[in-house]
Amino acid sequence: MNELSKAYNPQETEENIYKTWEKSGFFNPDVCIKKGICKKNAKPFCIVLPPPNVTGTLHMGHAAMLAIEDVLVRKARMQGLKTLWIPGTDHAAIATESKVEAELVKKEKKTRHDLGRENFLELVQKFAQESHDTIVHQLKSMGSSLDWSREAYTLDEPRSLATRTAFRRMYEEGLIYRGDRIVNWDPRMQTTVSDDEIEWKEEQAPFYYLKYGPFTIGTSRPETKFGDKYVVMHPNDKRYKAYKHGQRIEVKWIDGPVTATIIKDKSIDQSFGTGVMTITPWHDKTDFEIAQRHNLEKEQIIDLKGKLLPIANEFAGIHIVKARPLLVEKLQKKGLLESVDKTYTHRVAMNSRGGATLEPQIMRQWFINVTKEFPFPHGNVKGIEKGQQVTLKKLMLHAVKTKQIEILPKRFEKIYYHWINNLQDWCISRQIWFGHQIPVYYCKQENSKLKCKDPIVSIQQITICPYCDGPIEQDSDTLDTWFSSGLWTLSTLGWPKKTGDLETYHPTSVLETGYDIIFFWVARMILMTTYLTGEVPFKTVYLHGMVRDDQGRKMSKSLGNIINPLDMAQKYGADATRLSLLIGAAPGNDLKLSEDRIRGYRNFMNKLWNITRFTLLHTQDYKPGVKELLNKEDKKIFQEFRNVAKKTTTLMDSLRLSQAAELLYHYAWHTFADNIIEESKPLLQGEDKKKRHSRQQLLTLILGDILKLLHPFIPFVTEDLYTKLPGKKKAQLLMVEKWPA
RNA sequence: GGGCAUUUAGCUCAGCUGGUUAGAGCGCUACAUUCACAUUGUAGAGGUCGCUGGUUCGAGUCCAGCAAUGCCCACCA
Repeated sequence: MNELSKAYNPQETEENIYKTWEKSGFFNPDVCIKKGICKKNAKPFCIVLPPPNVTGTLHMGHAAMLAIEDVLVRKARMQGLKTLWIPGTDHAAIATESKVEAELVKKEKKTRHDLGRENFLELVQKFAQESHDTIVHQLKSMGSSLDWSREAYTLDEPRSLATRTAFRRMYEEGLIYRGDRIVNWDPRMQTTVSDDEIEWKEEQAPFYYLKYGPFTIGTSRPETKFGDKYVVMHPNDKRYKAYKHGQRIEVKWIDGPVTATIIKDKSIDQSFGTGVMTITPWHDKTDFEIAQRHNLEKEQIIDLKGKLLPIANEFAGIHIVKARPLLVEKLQKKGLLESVDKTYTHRVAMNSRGGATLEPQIMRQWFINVTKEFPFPHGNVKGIEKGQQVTLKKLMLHAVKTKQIEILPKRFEKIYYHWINNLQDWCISRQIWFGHQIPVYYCKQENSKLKCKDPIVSIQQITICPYCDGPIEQDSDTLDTWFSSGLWTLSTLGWPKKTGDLETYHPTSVLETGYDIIFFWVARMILMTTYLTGEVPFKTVYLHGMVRDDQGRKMSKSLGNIINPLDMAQKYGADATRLSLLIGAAPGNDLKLSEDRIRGYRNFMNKLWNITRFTLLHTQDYKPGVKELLNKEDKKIFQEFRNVAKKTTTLMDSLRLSQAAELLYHYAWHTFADNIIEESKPLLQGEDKKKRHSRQQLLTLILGDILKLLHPFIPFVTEDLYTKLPGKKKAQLLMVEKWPA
């Protein structure tokens, strides 16, 4: 027998075990088929890894995700399914670019514009590569059984092809359009930011009541009011019954008299302030919508750097923050300031990446239209016929309502519906450099008779105009990172090419990710995939919670409460770290993690180690392979264990991984070790040979199966111990042993 | 302003479709230790299952209301 040291030492073995797994090739289902691990026509099981951003390193949330997915994948593999788990990383456009630029500013006092597009991108790519290498190392350290031969990156060529193809299809269907719309503009990073990337910050700001002709209007942003010439109130407001919609009145305003037009609109809250407001359509979303409804003029007041334009006269060129008090002073002098409410609080929109205050601007951007009707091009969807009029919104709702996709926990389905019902067109263009450049070209010739007066969308890179051979210019914007990650299940399997992988593994089995990106990512994947293929991207969505510190706070650098998964794996082993993230974690619920917990599970690894050690010590004269040595009493004990094994499988099948792990933990320690082994001691040392052999077989059988059942949760220690059991050959890897229940 | 979730032992949480004396892990207390394991074992203390009312033969479990906490959504100028 192999000599086992007294205590389990994960540092000595984990790295080598991972290498052995990798070398075996069994992470790749094709190899499994070739070597007879699973049948060629076995049922497929596929998960695509939510690609970590190449912005740095993995955190505990990633580790939780990896643990859960690896459990599902390893169990499926042992059950003989054709099992595939695809690794990959995400270029994370804005996040990565802003991180690199921030470093550039800090180190060299230069912005990306100082370097130029090409040089800057080179820098970003270098950073992304380094970050990628770190991440791959970390993924392996956690024991993730990913098929590295299929690794993908959202910005590599196959994924770029998918991105451009998707863009062109949607453009041709009229689902992607370019329009002048109000967007969230980040004056610092000089780019648009999607609604979902906004972080709202509560702020106390003076609220000014200004005299506007016969009305009093309230505003917290007087500096935007220079051009205001529409005054809006609710059509039912009795106080302003005397004024008619469209009526013009002369009012004294900031720089002299203006002609104001009365507008009646139902979006006005009669109980807020005075129930009257003037509007600034260029710099406010609500105002923009009112202006759209009534076809009003819009005028830009603030430039893209946050400075006032010439309309502000003596304030032109001054930044809005500085201009505000100066303007208030002027208003006061002119007698237009009635009062100030200093207790007023409102919410300010900030960019969640970078933290600058966002200023709405009207800009030409690319959008995906989610409410436009189009004939559905696929015939393979339950409940929607080919050619039937649908919208992207409808498709997204349909997939979940018809239970083609099941979301766990269920309460997120409601949240998902609510989000979709309020969904507006998705702005997909970004004015940054790192990302998929929009595959649209503009012909510089001014031949308006040819087709090239319109934007040219091309999947292939083109250098001259295909219609007139004239010079062209590619749209300088890049796509929102979620556009390409929305294609992830498809693009990782080879779409738009008709690959065998796509045929076999799509739709994927489970999508496992954090509930915080259900809108960013899960919804977008459903949108993209159902539109492009008529298939759902996955059948089950498993949403895990956030990993927090032991007080329930978010882990963050500034709080200094970060527990790093790699440190923990180094200190207590990857297995212990994994188990600490699996037990006590229900889908959708946050998990409080402390080092103590991990230490506790490390003790369990040691227990298993010593259970095996004991069994080996007492089975030296036992010859495995002889059937039916079990006596009546031992058969009963074995039967009880079989029930535990079955229950474990049932729990895992219904994705109650925490309960399954807990059950095994409890059985191994408090039933097998505390009772069965303790009771075995006299039998193993006793004179009765038959009883001894029966016990030896019982212990070997149960321990072998415990290791199998625990393997998905704690793959390293179980793999290590399994080959040491009586009758096991070294080459026989536990990771592809048959699931025992 | 809407919505969702949580509230069970000192701490972290199980308890699925209502059914015998409410469970686990950690922590705590006492004892044990040439035994596979001190990263251990044995024994033990500790809970009016947030509050109020209801349905039921029976409720931690279902219903209503309330409270606290957390989260999400929303264009209060």
